[in-house]
Amino acid sequence: MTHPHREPNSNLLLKTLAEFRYELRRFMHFSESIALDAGLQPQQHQLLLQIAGARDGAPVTIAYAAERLGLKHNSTVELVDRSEREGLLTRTADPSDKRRAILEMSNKGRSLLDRLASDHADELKDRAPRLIEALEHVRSHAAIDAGAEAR
Amino acid sequence: MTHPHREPNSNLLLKTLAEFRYELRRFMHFSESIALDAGLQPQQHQLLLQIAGARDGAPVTIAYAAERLGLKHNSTVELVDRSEREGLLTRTADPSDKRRAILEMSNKGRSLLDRLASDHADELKDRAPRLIEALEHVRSHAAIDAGAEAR
DNA sequence: AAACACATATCGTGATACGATATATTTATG
DNA sequence: CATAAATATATCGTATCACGATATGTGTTT
Repeated sequence: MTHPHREPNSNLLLKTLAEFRYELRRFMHFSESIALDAGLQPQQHQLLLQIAGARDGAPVTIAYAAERLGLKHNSTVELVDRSEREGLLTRTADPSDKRRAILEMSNKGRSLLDRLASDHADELKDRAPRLIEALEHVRSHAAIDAGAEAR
Repeated sequence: MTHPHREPNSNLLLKTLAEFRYELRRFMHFSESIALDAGLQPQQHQLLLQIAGARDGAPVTIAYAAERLGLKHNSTVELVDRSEREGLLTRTADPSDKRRAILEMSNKGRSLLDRLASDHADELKDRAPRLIEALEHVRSHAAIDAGAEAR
């Protein structure tokens, strides 16, 4: 019942998923490479991006950054430690709640990030179509598959 | 020239990039979580997916897997070591070129992967729209920004 | 047959994310 | 208002994993 002959449907889904992940990896690899070339660890780049991309006026705390990066609090503390040590950002205790640490980008961080953002924009102009196409494929096969397998 | 007042355009790009990466992280986190729940390291899952998703008949070698996963050869060898040890796949020397190792999924690997693929399909039915939207946003801002900054 | 190229394998190292735990501050409760 | 509970960040030891450098085995070229 699960294996009619050679499960061509399931294979199609696996192929589209594999292709999607491959495209994702390629994008990630590009992103990590240019971050490293700019002198940033990829995670530092992501941290700066989430600081810069926060809603206007919203204070960026360790907990906020952790949630946006999908990290545990302590891992984020360590990432912030390294980034602060390298002058990419500042950490100041929130006056209204001294438990909190507010993270703000330094000029150095800002200028590194700006350049990376611009490069990402260029690259995504090329890459987005393939990513979107891969996603659409997965989506359509997902629908077929979910219907067929009854979950 | 680079900082008119508070560079609202650049901020918009940074926000869309941040949002895109956040959506990506969420998807990755989902994927990694269910892989671990199924008893697979996330990278083992990716390896199995690339084996299963290869063009029909195309032999999957270490080098092929490395390219698809964005890893160095030696890292891939280690990943394959672990996966083979756990019975997820088999490695056999290619008879026609004994330098090559051909990777094939075991039944155990196949059934774990099938289940994960189905779960990914379900999840992506929900998540793809937001990912695509984030990508489209980046793309449109990318165009604006690339035009404005002259690169 | 020797030299070279190619594919995989081995080994030592370093970076980083984590769990468990500790400290500081704020909020809730009697 | 004092003490307990909750919240936010920080510290420390550990494990994993990807890597560079190097080695081995196989194929190709001359």
